[in-house]
Amino acid sequence: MEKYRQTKQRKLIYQVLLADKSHPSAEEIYKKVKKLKPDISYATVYRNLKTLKAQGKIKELKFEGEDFSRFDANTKPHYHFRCLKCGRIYDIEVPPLKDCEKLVAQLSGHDIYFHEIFYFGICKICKESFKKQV
Amino acid sequence: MEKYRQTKQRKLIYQVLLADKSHPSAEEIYKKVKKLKPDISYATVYRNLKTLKAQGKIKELKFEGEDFSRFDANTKPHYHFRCLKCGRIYDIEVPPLKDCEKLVAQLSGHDIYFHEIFYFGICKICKESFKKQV
DNA sequence: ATTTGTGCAAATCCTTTGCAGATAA
DNA sequence: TTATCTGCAAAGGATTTGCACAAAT
Repeated sequence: MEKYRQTKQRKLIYQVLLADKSHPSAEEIYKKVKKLKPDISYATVYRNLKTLKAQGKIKELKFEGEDFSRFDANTKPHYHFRCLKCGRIYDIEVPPLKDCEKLVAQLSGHDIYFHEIFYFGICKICKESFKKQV
Repeated sequence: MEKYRQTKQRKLIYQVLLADKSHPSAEEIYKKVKKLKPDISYATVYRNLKTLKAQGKIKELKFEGEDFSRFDANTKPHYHFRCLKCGRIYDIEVPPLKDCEKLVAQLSGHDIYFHEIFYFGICKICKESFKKQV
């Protein structure tokens, strides 16, 4: 009857993801968890990422040009920024644009439930490292 | 010296994509082109989609929950809507929110070059078919 | 003539699945 | 006790690549 169990593997995967704000891939998560529990398998990581997602505890992100998913344990509504140079993904915490949903609903005729925004550009760190090198 | 050639296959793929506003996958494009040129291969479709993208003639889109890419020959800046019921992708033509880039740049410290928005909800068609069925 | 593109089949990458044993509740 | 979860290895689906030949410039 109880749908989800608290296994060591699931807890570890979730904790790793809570601590890692870099939007890691399944492979990166696997490698981190493997240091803490060396007998864990990829299958378990993938299955638990699905389970955690079904529980609403994490989100899955796909970026164009990458053929894998990234995961995010930040459940507060937020946007994302991706650096075109280094590929890092950053959370963007700005007040969500709820009004633009109304406009889009009116213009398109669809019912809008939520939206996502991805910003692209050059990140802080890459700007800094460019300055230093000049 | 001349980088890109005008092959029959490339032209067909591009024309199919120009005519199909549904954001088709590589497979869907392959099937449509195959009707016009039955000896085309998947490899050619994938290679040309990459080439057309490199030329800036088409865009690639990834949606969470789908393990394949979709393609779009609409080069005007626009957003996207995805129906949570039927999965259809619609173009959303609204004035781009350039001001929000400035705000995000200020708050985050990154340089913003462009952004994308994905809206999610229930589309016109699904709303209609729900009404009819009641 | 020479470079770029093609079809085919095999390979690759990420992710999922079947199964038998292990573990949480 | 029994439903859920695990590790392993094999399978799966989307995309890429090596190769020899074909086509574009």
